[in-house]
This record gives sequence, structure tokens and C-alpha cells, in this order.
Amino acid sequence: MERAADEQAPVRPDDLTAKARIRNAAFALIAQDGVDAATVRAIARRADVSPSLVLHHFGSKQGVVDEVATWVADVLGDVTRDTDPQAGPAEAHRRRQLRFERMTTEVPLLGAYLRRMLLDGTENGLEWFARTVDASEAGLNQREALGIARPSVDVRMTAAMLALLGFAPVLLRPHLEHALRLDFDDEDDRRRWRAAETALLTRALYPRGAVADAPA
Amino acid sequence: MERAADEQAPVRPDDLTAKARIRNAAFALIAQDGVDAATVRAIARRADVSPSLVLHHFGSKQGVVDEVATWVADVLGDVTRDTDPQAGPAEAHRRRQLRFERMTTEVPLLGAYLRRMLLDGTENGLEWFARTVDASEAGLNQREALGIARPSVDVRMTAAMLALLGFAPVLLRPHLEHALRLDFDDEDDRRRWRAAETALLTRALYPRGAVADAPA
DNA sequence: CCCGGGACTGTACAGCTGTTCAGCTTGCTG
DNA sequence: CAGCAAGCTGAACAGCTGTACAGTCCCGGG
Repeated sequence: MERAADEQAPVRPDDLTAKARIRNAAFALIAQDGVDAATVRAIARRADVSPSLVLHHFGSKQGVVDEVATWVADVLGDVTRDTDPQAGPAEAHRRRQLRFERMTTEVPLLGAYLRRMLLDGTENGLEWFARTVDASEAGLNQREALGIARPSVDVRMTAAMLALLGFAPVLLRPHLEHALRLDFDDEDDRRRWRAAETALLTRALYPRGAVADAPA
Repeated sequence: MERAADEQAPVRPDDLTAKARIRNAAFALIAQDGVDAATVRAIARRADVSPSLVLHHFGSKQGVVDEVATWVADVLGDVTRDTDPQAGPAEAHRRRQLRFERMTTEVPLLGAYLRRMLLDGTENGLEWFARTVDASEAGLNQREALGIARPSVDVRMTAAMLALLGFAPVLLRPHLEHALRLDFDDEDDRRRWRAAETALLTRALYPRGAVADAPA
């Protein structure tokens, strides 16, 4: 494995230092192959640095892993933050959606990292998912108040389902691409997915009432 | 870690041999903590057997991992198989759904194993997901023909979304339980989830057409 | 009887892991 | 200028990993 100068991580001020390179290298390795595969030596090699320096800057391997985690949380936080308090809930939601999509295309590995974080079952993943449902719920509540959305019996549960659908292209991207022969890099395919999502939510699939679908 | 006699794996004929115990132990460890954490020694300890025997029976650690994978594929295959050729796609689908739910409650670790299988993007996971969408699509097609479901622009994509919703309690069970304060062991909570799912599909959430939800 | 083969074990080993530590360079500050 | 701190390195170590191998038990067939 050789030095990969361009780690595809969002550029932030104070980057380009060895410390930042190490963090980016760790992020990329963890996203691609998981925490176990991201050995101190592999991180160092990728950052073009000695293994000792990794520990010098972060104390331990766990330190690097934690640093990457909080760094991702920061990036995600920026995406989630509402920039314009004037914008209505629907508009704010649309903007978050766009920012998130831009972020995941700018940093392709972010999707892989999130997938690992969620499916790894770490505390982090649980917490992050809960906060995501929080955001989804807030948006849905406002949409209910505005009359855009019909009232739900259990708003939070409905919000969770919406979050699920919205995140699917990130969490199960390879699987959806394979099963549906899509390419989410293609704007057209992304549009198709969003259209199908909108259709599902704007026109009842089982107008007369019937069983929901399920696995197997 | 001590011997865990009851591995919660489906009992099949010819079990109870040391070889079967090893396979079950490996399955449990892989499902709970991942392949890396399932060391040869840990598997042996759990199966109450010497590490050497693990390799004696399966050749290598990879051999054990592969054996578990094909064994899970078999179990899943049994669930998927249509037992009654008379039943239509929708009915067959409903039966698969029931069998799958029974299976995941009988073998709680199966959900965790599936989660990891999907996580690390193995060929197996991709293939399984695709076949799941196949099944969902077949059911949806028939429901369309019967007039139960309204026509979809892209049936397969809609079917994928249905599969997603149906599988969420398995794939993201810990996350949903945490975010929604549910317990999917409780029949009431499962009913609530299914009710919300049905509501989403029988009454349009955004009646006049509006933005779909999404991450962040 | 015995003996051949499978189930099973304990020991040993090379390789990789995270971590420690002594030491080197470089640049800023008194 | 001296010296000190920070960035950075290479060698070394203990622990765990998967695996190889020699050997022990035990049971069924000649």
C-alpha cells in the first residue's frame, strides 16, 4: 500500500500537517476496511510517517480512532446545523438533504464509515442514529403543523421510517446498486430513487389497506 | 468466557458432535463480535474443545468462517424456499415472512450475523439482498395485478423500499430499539412497528405531494 | 488378539499487533 | 549564543494470532 496524498476527506483549516495526514489516513482505512484492519503501521504507511509518530500525536491507537470519530461527528454536525433561521422547516429540511448529499459525494468514504459505525453496534452509532431520528421527527412535526404531512399515530416511529428510507442509499449503497443495477454516482439514478421515495409517500401504495411487505 | 452449551442456533439432524458445536460457537462469536474477534482459541473455548480440533475439522480458520457462511445460507435458503406451489406469490411471500420472523426469534443471533454480513459487503450479502428484493418484487407484482397495490413507476425500486422497511427491525434492531425505546422481543412493540408500517403504506403521508424525508 | 484410523490434545513457532523508550533533528526563545 | 521543547524516528518487547506437528486416546474390523 503506498502513500495516498488525496484522502478525499473534507479539507479543513490547519490541515496538511502530519497530524492531519494521520487522521485522514486513519479515517480512510477505517472506512474501507474497518478498525481492526487499520493497524498503527498501516495508518503510518498511508500517512507517510513512522508508526511512532502516530502514537506520539494521539497517545494510542484508540486515541486515533476516537479522534477520527469526533472529527466525523464535527463534519456531520456542520451538515446538520441549520444555517438560516428564517427558512421554514420544509426548506430547512431540503437544505440539510442537499448538504448531506453533497458531503457524501465529496467524501465518498463517509458513507462507508457511517455504515461501519452503524452496523458495528458501537455506542457512537446508536447515539448518532437516535439523533438522526430526532432531526427527522422535528421536521415531520413541523410538516404536520403546516398541514404538509397528515397526522401520524406515532410521529417518532414514522420519522424513524423516513430516516431509514433516506439513509438507505448510504447504508446499503452497494446492495441497492447491485440489486437494482443502479449507480448512485449518477445524478439520474439518484433522482430516480428520490422520485420513487416521493411517490411512496405521496400516493398510498395500498389505497384499500392491505398487508405491509417484509423480509424473505 | 465459559462454555455456552445452548448456542441458540437452529437444531439440525447430526448435530451435537464436536464439529457441530464448533460451528455453532463460531457462528455465535462471529455474529456477536465479528470475524476478527472470533479467534480460533475463542471458538475452541466456547465449544469446550482444544484449538487444534477446530483446525483438524475445518482445515483453517477461514474454513470455519466459510462453513458458518454456507450453513447460514442453508438456513436462509430453507426459509426462502416455497413449500406450496399452489400458493400465489403474495401468499408465498407472506409465508416466507412468517418463517423468517420465527427464525429470527428462534435464532436471535441470526439478525446480528446478517447485519455483519451486509456490513462487510461480502458477495454473500449482496446476493442475499438481491434475492430478497426479488421476492419482494414478485409479491408486489401480484398485488398490483390483483388491484391491491396501485401501479408503481418502478416496481422493483418500490419493492426494494418495502424490503428495506421490513428488514429494518432485523438489520438495525439495536438502533431502532434505542432510538424509539422499543423492545422487539415484545409482541406489542412489534405490532406497533407493523401498524406504523401499514399506516405509511395505506395512507399517503404527504397527500398532495411534497418533499420526501432524508438524512441529516 | 492387534492395529489402523479417526477424534482429539499440547507444544512450538513465526508473524503481526500495540506500545515503550532512547535518541535524533529542527526551530524558537531567553 | 545556549538550551529547551516539539516533531519525528528506529529498535525492541510482550502478547496474541493462525498454523504445523508429534503424539495420545479410543473404537471398529481383520
